[in-house]
Amino acid sequence: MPEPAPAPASAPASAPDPATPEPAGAPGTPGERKPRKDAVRNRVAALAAADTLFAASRSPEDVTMSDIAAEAGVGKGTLFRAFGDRTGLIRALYGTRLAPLMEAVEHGPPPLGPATPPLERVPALLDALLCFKFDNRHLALALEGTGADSPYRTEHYDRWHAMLRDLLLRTPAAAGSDFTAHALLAATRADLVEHLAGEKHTSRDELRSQLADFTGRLLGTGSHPGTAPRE
Amino acid sequence: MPEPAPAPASAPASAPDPATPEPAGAPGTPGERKPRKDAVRNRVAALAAADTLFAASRSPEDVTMSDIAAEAGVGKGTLFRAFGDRTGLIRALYGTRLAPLMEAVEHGPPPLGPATPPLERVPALLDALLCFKFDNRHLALALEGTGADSPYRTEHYDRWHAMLRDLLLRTPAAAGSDFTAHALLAATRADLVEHLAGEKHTSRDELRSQLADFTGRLLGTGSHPGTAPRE
DNA sequence: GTACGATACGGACCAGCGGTCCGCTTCGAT
DNA sequence: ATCGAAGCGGACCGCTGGTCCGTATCGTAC
Repeated sequence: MPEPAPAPASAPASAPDPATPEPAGAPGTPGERKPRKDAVRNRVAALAAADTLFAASRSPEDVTMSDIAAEAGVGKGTLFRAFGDRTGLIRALYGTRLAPLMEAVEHGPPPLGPATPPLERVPALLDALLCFKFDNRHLALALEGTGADSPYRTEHYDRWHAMLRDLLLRTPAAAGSDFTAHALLAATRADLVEHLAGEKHTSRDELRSQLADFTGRLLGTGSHPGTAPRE
Repeated sequence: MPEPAPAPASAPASAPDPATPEPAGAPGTPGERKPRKDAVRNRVAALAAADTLFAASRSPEDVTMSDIAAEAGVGKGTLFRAFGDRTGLIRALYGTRLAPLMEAVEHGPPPLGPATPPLERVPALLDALLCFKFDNRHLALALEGTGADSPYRTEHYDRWHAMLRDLLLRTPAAAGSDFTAHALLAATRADLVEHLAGEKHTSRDELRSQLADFTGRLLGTGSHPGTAPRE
């Protein structure tokens, strides 16, 4: 079993990478003006501050925009200019953190990359996603708590869903792939992870093994009597 | 297949039943004082008003406490006196609506009642729950959107989870029942239902059949080749 | 029917949130 | 060195959930 994430747990990281300044377009698009240096610096500072505060807070809801602005050493207006609104900031932050995983999934080597056969890739993807959600609970929680049906309004969700659905279609149990994909993703919802990890003190590896067992049973894999991980 | 709910869809109901006045205790508890008549009346009015407004609103978030108070014809203070806070009101409302189903599940006849064998009861419970969430999306959405990991802080969730877990334990695929129960419940999350029903225009029966298929596959039931519902 | 304590009412009120605005500063191309 | 434009930041706004307390209503004892 691979180790998709060594468990950074909560590392705010001094500088969350230069972060593509959102409206950048492909290099060569002439209509795009490159953002000013201080704008980029502030943007990065804001993301780092937000990450820190979310990680430190008990609930994402009690991190206010003013808090973030203060922590980042910028004005509140700057935050809203850079990200539009609170949701925009959280999305940007989440996206930044998720980027490496997305890269590994879309262009990397097996078992996450596209070259992996479906029956192997589906569990790998879910495991990786679970690890990410576990290690970045504070962010995922913040993101999923932004609006009404917030999780499903994310661009990322559609990507994951489409990928899973397509993979499932190339699988013995292809019927109902669309819903199945949704259901599998629902099993990695941030608040569920938080509930199990935080409230009921389930360890990271227990969680992974349980999810693996679950997907295995769905796919027809994994139910090897004898190898079955104990409850 | 049973019809656990004929699809009231959104019926505010002129009077959502006398609603047990919360602090009632068993009749005979002497320390409990019975609430005043007007208090009960207002409580009912508030629940009805809230139901109406949530049903009418596009998102639960834009129904304010003042709105509810106005609709119910009472003062805002009364609302908070009766329910503590916004979450309390929503929980009370949700509980009221859910009560009949809970009754049918805990003391009713098969296929929902306790006399049903596990392999048959699990799908029945999930189907009933899905129907409830579908028909009361506005409420479920409001409830699940109240706090950080709100769905898991409900007393009802624990009941459902415990029931499902115990049933699964008496099933061939007993391993990991705890997580499996969580995962199955996650597949009926209100915002997922709303996403599929509202955004992607999935019909009630499609949803039911998809969920049934999903649980069937998990339980080893239902995968009868030939009977498999098409995608 | 009346009197009276307890209970509930209700809307003015408050603190704190996300979000806006605009005079002033800073950047960077010329 | 100059100057237009881009960015800054914190005072400010509307609105929300939640509190408070003088007043009206209930239910009981007589």
